[in-house]
Amino acid sequence: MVNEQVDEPAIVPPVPGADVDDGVPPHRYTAALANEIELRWQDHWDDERTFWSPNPTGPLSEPNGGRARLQKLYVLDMFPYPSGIGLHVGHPLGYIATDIWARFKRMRGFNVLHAMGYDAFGLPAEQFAVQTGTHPRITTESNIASMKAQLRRLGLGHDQRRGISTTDVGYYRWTQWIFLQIFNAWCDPESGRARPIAELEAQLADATRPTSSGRAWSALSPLERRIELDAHRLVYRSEMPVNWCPGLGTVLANEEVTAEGRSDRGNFPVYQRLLKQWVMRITSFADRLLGDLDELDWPEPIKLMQRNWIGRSEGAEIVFPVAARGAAEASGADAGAAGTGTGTGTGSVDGAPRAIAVFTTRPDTIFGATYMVLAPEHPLVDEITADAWPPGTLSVQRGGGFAGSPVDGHRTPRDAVAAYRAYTLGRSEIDRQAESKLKTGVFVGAFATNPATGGPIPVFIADYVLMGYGTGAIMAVPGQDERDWEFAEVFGLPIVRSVEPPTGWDGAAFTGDGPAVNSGFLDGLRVDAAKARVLHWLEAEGVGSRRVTYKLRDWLFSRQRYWGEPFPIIYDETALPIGVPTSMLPVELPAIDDFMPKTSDDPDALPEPPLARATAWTTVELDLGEGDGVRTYRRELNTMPQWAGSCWYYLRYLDPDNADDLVDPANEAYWMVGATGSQPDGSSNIGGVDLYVGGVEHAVLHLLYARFWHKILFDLGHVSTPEPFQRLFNQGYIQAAAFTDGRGSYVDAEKVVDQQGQFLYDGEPVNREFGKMGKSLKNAVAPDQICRDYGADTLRLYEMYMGRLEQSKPWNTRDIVGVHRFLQRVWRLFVDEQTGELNVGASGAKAVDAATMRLLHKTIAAVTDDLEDLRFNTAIAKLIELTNHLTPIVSTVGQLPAEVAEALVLMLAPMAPHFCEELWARLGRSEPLAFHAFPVADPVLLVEDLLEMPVQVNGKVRGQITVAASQAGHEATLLAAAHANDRVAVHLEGLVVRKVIVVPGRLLNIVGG
RNA sequence: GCCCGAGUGGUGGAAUGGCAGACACGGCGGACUCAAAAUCCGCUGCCGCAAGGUGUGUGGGUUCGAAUCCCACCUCGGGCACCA
Repeated sequence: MVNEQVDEPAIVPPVPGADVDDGVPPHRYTAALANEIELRWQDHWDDERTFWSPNPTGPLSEPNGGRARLQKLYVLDMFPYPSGIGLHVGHPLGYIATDIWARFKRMRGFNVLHAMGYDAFGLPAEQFAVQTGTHPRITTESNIASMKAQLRRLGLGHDQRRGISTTDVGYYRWTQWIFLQIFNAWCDPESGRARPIAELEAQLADATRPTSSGRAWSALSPLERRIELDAHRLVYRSEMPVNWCPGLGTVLANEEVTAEGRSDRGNFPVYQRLLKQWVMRITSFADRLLGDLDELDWPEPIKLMQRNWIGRSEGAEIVFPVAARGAAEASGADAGAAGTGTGTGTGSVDGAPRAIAVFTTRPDTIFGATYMVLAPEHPLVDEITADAWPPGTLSVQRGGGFAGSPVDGHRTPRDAVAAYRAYTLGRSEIDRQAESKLKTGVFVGAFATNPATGGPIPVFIADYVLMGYGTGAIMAVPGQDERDWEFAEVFGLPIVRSVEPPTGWDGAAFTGDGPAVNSGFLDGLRVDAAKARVLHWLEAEGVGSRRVTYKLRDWLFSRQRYWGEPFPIIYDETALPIGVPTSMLPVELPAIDDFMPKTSDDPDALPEPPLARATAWTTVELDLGEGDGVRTYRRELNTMPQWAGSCWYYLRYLDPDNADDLVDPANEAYWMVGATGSQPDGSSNIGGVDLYVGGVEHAVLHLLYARFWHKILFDLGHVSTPEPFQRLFNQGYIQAAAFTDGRGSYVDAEKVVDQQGQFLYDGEPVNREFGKMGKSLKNAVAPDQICRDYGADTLRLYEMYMGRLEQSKPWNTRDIVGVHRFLQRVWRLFVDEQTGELNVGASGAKAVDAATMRLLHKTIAAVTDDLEDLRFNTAIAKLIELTNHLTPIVSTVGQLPAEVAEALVLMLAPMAPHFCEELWARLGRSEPLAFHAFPVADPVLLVEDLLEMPVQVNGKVRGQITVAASQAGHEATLLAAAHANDRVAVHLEGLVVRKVIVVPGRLLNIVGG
């Protein structure tokens, strides 16, 4: 059903008199007439280039500047994946809203940029191609074509010149260019800003910055210099534990893995594997990505989700000395079992004392740290793991506690560590989560020294400590940490409370505030004071310092898929990466026959980039122009993730054909810089897109990545605002009833009939539920079908009338007739249904009664406010009220007054543009409706002469009084009127009035007893 | 488990401290019609013949006055989930 999206509705030309037989007046606003009007105006808008918004400069500018002399407004939608299934009515909800707002703002005198592109690279497009066995470029292009047709049918006023697709070579050339900017940049720790890597090289060369080895730059070989620079780049290769998804044949970013440990796309299991992958250094920008959220006009829940994802924690890094291998045995002779041991835990056999740095947010609890835990893959583990168990080590500490391990543990710590590492790596994320309640780990046979107590504490490895966070090691304080408490119980480790729990506390770990105990010089201090004191002490002792840590990890950027942007990276014989010179861009994606990803059920399968099969492409002869002449290079075979193209498309809309630049600086500045008065309160803002509308599902993925790229471009001087999206609005979902049969499978919702509340499918009862509209629930409704049955204007109105834009609400085809009838009533006000003649009086010919004029201007004021704030549902309701007021007047007077008619058309135009263009033309107006000024309310007419006010007695409404507006706040007058009202007087009888509350114009409340 | 968001007639929803239910769907009644449809007019939270009472998930509180603010709880939706 939803695959029929390319079907154009049948156009039935209006033949006067043709409908007489079935009783429909020939000039009624029917679906057929709506379709005829809509297709005609859509052609007209294209022919007239109505929605081409001029740039200040370049090919999209106009000779005299045109509307580019006006104040700009940049309205943006989250662009769609051209998925191939076609649109359902839920998709265009946000597009209709932005179109209405853009049209409204055009009428308010702005030069509005509104365009629509396609996010066509990535897994969804590729998987559709895989399913159909067709090359992704072919399916992508045909999907875009049909989606464009579907959207055009809705009358969206986009500037068609600017609608890029991320798969256009002319577009991804610049995606690659941005990649190179990132590759050729580093983050200067002093300023926290991205700088060209050449600046780092200069600093290293003149020794204003030391090299990582401390050796002089001049003493380094060319190869060593490249390695040094590569280690600082904002995009770099790293051997790290990554999310490997054999079912998709690719690695994934943390953001693309669900809480259940499955792929966001396709729901395949994800495994942790140590692989060399490309990573973007987003963590260097964590603080700015967090801090700048405060400047943005975004929904608070979205800001909160980004804050949580970035996960800033303030605390301390503390160094615990630890014995290297050998020393444990030396002191272990009298050590006893781990946890009660008396080993010194210091010193080392090879003469170099080891130290384990931990990160903690609770340095105040250090006296309660009774053991340490390292992540299993922590690099120090091998160095400190003992050869033999200290006497008295419990079997559970020897590794007797995890699956597949001998009950009484392993013979040596090395065996136990090896077995435990194998165990943790062998499990998928799903297994890990399922078992997360059970603490596992092994003792490494070594002891560290608690710098506060000076006592030895045993060192464990356990998978509840993550290598990727903090330092990959913790001091365990079971008394104040629930996880540490659980672990201590399993492993028989001592628990020392260092914060006094409240009296009557019967819980385990106490994480709240309280006085320090068993903590030496901290005793008696509350948590905050104890933290301050211990930090001071740690810094004085040189064993710790303040530290801020983030949950955010660097962004895994490479994918082993075909349908993505190739990296503009080549390798020479050193196997170190070299950026392709920007003059040699684009690096085109080679056409290959077998683009299928190598997928597998086997978690041990290795990623195989499909581009490796493009054998003619994988090596290339190039002269990089650096004096080396033509040489042979190997190409990078990974492609970029889905998110790359969507990180900057809003910039390309600004200057889509620019071959010399990402975007012309003048055009960029015009559209992006925050204009004075652009905020609702009239102030200026930090700039960026003025309104960005999209679903909440991109809260941390797209929106975080795009902000990250934008900040790099800002630092490097390519854009002029620190943030891309000034104002964000999340539209709700359209939900729809879905029906399940007796076996629990979904049935086609379209074929379900409602018989007195009983839902039947094929005569069998089915259960109703509500969910997101889509193919899987078999409840999708195609916009084409609604356009055919009612017209696009009716669909637009209905989607906006359903409720608030930000709320999710259920689709109900039955309700559409309401707004359709509204349009019919408006049409009938203007056009005689029998003759087709215009029914509007000449301007000024008919006097408009005072009540109508007041209602008209109240409506103008209210609709203006509603449209401004995206409250389209109530704006439409007010236009319906105005129409309902006019209907009986017109049927008695016979004609609609011209000034009312024009105002009504103009107010409705943003919502029902084709309908209003048609009426506007029939009113004899030839100037374009799209740029006609929106009506302005006359303040004089907003003031009522007489006011109806409710009268309350003891808070209950007892009657209504009518008073002159000038008297609306005058207590004595109001009271007199209240007493004169019979219904109120009854309740005032015998009442001793204690208090009178007057809300001028709103209410009178008489309180007494 | 923690953090957000939302609970209002038969239905979608309005009202963000001041007349609860705007507007629409559905329902009921009337006009027009031979009739039906369409259209137009009226009624429609619940209880009650009425006067009146009652009512915004539940229970409490603040206030002259609470759907709206505060506290506790319940239900649904979303996010995060061993992040030290």
